[in-house]
Amino acid sequence: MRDVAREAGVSPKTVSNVMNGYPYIREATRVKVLAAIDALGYRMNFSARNLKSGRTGVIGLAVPELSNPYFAELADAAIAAAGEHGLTVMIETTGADRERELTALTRPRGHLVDGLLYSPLGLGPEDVDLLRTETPMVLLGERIFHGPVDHVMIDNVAGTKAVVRHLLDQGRRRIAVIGIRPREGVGTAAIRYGAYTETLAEYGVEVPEGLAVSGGKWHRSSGADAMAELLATGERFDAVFALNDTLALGAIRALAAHGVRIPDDVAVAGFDNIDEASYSSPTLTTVDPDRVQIARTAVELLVQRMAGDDSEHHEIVAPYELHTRESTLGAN
Amino acid sequence: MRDVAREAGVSPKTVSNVMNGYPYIREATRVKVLAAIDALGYRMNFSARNLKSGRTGVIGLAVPELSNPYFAELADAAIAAAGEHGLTVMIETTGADRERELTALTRPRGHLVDGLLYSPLGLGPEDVDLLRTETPMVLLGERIFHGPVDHVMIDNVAGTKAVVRHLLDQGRRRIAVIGIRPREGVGTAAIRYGAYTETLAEYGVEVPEGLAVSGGKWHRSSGADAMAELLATGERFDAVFALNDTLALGAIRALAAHGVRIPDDVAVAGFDNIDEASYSSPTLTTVDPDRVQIARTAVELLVQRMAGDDSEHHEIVAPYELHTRESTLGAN
DNA sequence: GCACGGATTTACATCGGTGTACTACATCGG
DNA sequence: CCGATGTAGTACACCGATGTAAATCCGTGC
Repeated sequence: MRDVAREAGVSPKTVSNVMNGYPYIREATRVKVLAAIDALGYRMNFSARNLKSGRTGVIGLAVPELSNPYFAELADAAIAAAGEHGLTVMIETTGADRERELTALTRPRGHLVDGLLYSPLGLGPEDVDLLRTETPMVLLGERIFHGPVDHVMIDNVAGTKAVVRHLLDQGRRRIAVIGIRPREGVGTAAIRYGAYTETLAEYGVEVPEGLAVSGGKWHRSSGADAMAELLATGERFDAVFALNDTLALGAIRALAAHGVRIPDDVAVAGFDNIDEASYSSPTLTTVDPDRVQIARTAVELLVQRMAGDDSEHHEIVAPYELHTRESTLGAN
Repeated sequence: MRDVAREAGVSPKTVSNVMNGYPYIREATRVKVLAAIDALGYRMNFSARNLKSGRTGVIGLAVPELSNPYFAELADAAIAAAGEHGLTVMIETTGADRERELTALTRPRGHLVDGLLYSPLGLGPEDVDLLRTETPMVLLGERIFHGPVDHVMIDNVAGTKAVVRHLLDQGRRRIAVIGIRPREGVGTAAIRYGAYTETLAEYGVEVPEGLAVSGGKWHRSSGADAMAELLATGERFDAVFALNDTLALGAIRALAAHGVRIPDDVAVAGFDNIDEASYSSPTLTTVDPDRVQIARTAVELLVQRMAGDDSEHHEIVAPYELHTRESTLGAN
């Protein structure tokens, strides 16, 4: 910057002012400075600016893994939303590992990020105190608990109810669930499973025994494994509600391999509406939590916090939409 | 850090030395310092360190978009590989847009990254000079050209030939291609299409007319559209080679919707071996370019360059593997 | 011709670490 | 007992930008 200043015949501070859009600069000066910047190919050193200003222009996004299309699509949306505010996103993958989630939380990249979009899977109410970080943060995903922190939530309960009602309305009564986490009382799995049982109750349908299967890491493979396991038990069922789309797609695979017809014998529904759900065979009925909206809202909240907003913490529930497709409706 | 130093009764530089693992430190001193760090909850300010040292410990990864599972899985692999070297990855999405690819290249985040893993789609030989950046860089993907830069390449030619040979060996002769970019002489599409025609020639098969369809952004939707278009022409074909997996999956969808049986009537093959290819119906025959290996190799090259290695530029071709599945083989 | 207020520009200290150079003490071989 | 060598720790300048406050311009009004 010194060099640019010399080249333009002004002080370094003036160069700084030009770069930051400070208003009181004579047009002639601005042009001189810009010319010098161009001539020397000067690029500002962000580390130096950050050191002085305390801001980096980078926000973190902590998600389990990008291999999961839901998070990949969410990341794309977050990057776009952040870009609208001139922010860059630094993605941190936690592998859904509790340790690494805590690390991401307590050591936010050594002041390298101004704020954090945080999508934890393994945290529970016992960790609520850890969320009182000094770096602004917005939680994405489920309502784990009422914390001292902003929260943009998927409407898990309403979304789940909508999809389960849809299955019931199709006449299905023995609806299997895959992807539960038996020993967890909080988290996505527990919330969606809870909403499922509630919906059955609304319809006066008993929760069928032996039709809830756990599903590991919510990958396609765990969905296929869970379904194979369920088929092996010999239990009857006429529908499957998979707690997310990748599980559902794995389950569809296993059902097809077993000669089960979808939806004639068994209807399948998922949750997330990943792009793939519109192109699988059969296409997948699922709940769309509107990633774009979630990302945009979350970034806006975060920007406010980073600007020093100190108001009461928000809990925003994003809208959802049920997409009914072949896997529950039959071919066209 | 000053505070920590005071708390521990040592100089700031000693604290710095402890944090950086400088060897000549008495155990007692180290313990004192660590205790002080812990007591004060001190976190180092990376910006300050970076300013002085010129290194950030962050490498950039520029890819078109994470919604494309290939790049999402590549990003996961890159993050893991970088982690092994104590590096963090900052992902930049370019949307396969030439302008944004150039921006990512010429303004590498204002010194915020020490190096760049760069996976361009829209660049050609005319841009070769731009690759002479001062920040170390490793190119991922195709051999666009012999540039002044390290390069980890997918073995597009051999991979394509393997999959096309496989189709030919199954007795297919009228093999359609979707995803070409008619006016591009370089880039993935051109390379794979070229290898396709070469393979046909090897088998003495003429390149069929009217069976090569362009495919927009290589999304599922463009694959479905391209296939619908092809079906509408009424041309006969007994196989489809999609230039990547998402195109193939979209095409499968369109074929199924049209009542075409796979692979009985038409065999389908793709390229990338995304996770989804093992779980689609039917499962998809495809070429696996081994993302993990590519990411690991690329990061290692980059680390060497960042360490100041000045040797001749490497061009490494990653191994590939053909996975034959139901879409070309028939149900088990 | 001069005081005055807004427009422009600048000097200087400072953000928080680290490289360099230097001091101090202990150990060791001759 | 001395200089050489190795281990521990420190002082200080400096990386490159920006906040602050002060200086310099310049057109007005009287």
